[in-house]
Amino acid sequence: MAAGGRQNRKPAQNTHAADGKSIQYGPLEHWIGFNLRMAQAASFQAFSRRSKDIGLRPGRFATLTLIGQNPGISQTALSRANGRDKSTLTPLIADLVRQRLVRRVREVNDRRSYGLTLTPAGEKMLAQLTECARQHEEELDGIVGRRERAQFLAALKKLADALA
Amino acid sequence: MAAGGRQNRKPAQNTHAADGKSIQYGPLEHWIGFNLRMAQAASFQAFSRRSKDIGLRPGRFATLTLIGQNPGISQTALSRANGRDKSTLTPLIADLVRQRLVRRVREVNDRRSYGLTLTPAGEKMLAQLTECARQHEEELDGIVGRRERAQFLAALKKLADALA
DNA sequence: TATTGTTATACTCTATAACTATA
DNA sequence: TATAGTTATAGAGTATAACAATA
Repeated sequence: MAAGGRQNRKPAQNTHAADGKSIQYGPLEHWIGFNLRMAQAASFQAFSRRSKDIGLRPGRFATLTLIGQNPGISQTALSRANGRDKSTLTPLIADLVRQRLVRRVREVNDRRSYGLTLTPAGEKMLAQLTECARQHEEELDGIVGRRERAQFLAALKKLADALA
Repeated sequence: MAAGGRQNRKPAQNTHAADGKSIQYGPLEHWIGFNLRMAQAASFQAFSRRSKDIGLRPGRFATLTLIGQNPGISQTALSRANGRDKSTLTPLIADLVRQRLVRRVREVNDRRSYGLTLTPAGEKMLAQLTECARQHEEELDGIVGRRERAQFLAALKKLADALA
């Protein structure tokens, strides 16, 4: 992992202040928005810990999956699928290509664009990360409760969808 | 809002690729971790849109709330409550002080630390942001469904707690 | 020695705008 | 003119390490 970093500690909902009084969260405590942020950060950190030996940042995982699932996808289509500007993809893809995980091929029909595919090494890396994610998901399932899982997932999807 | 920015578009779960084929998300689609990220990003963006006229970045909101709820809190205690390093608080607090929203007072008992409190302008700003957040929460409640709300919130808290 | 807060530095992620090469 | 991708530039957010003042 690079020098700077990603090792956030736990977001501590109820740490005691230095003076011994417990911290008051006020309305934050009861808000979906705030707790969504806390849960997301905690999940991301847990996944980072789990995947840190693989040698690819967790942020690359979604990109690799999307290329794997959509072979030949263009950078613009990929950036749309991610909800990011296309310019943010240039260095990211360059990095994946440099690591020989992704191949870029000029489209014959439209020579402005590139088709992206995984190399065998990319497939292998994706498989490793996917296994990691599967284990991570099992952990999350255990926390949320397998019976509540479907409803929880549905709520998350409704939020992402409706707030578009 | 500053130049760089925060205006992410919607994370588009099912945008069509340029070539007309729909994007495949593969296993991402069914994973809590991924959907947590999407929902959090969407919620954050929606709150940003709602609060952008107030003149304080949404990231300052939690800080302001924590100071308001814990008058006299030290920077170190605040950074722990936030789950961030204390060094990240220095420029943030400096900014809030410069805007006359927060007051810093040397502790008499321990002259290494400062006690943080809101100024009247800070209280007013916090009240505006809180009202904004209340409306935002109503929107989220409407999406999640008022009956499912408690269970959803409980699941988020369990995640943040358990992954500490 | 230990802790509070600051400074210096660096890295990630993201954006906008202007550019090129194609279409 | 319009689109795909690149480059230049910028800003927010975060971290670590070394430091000064104080305990």
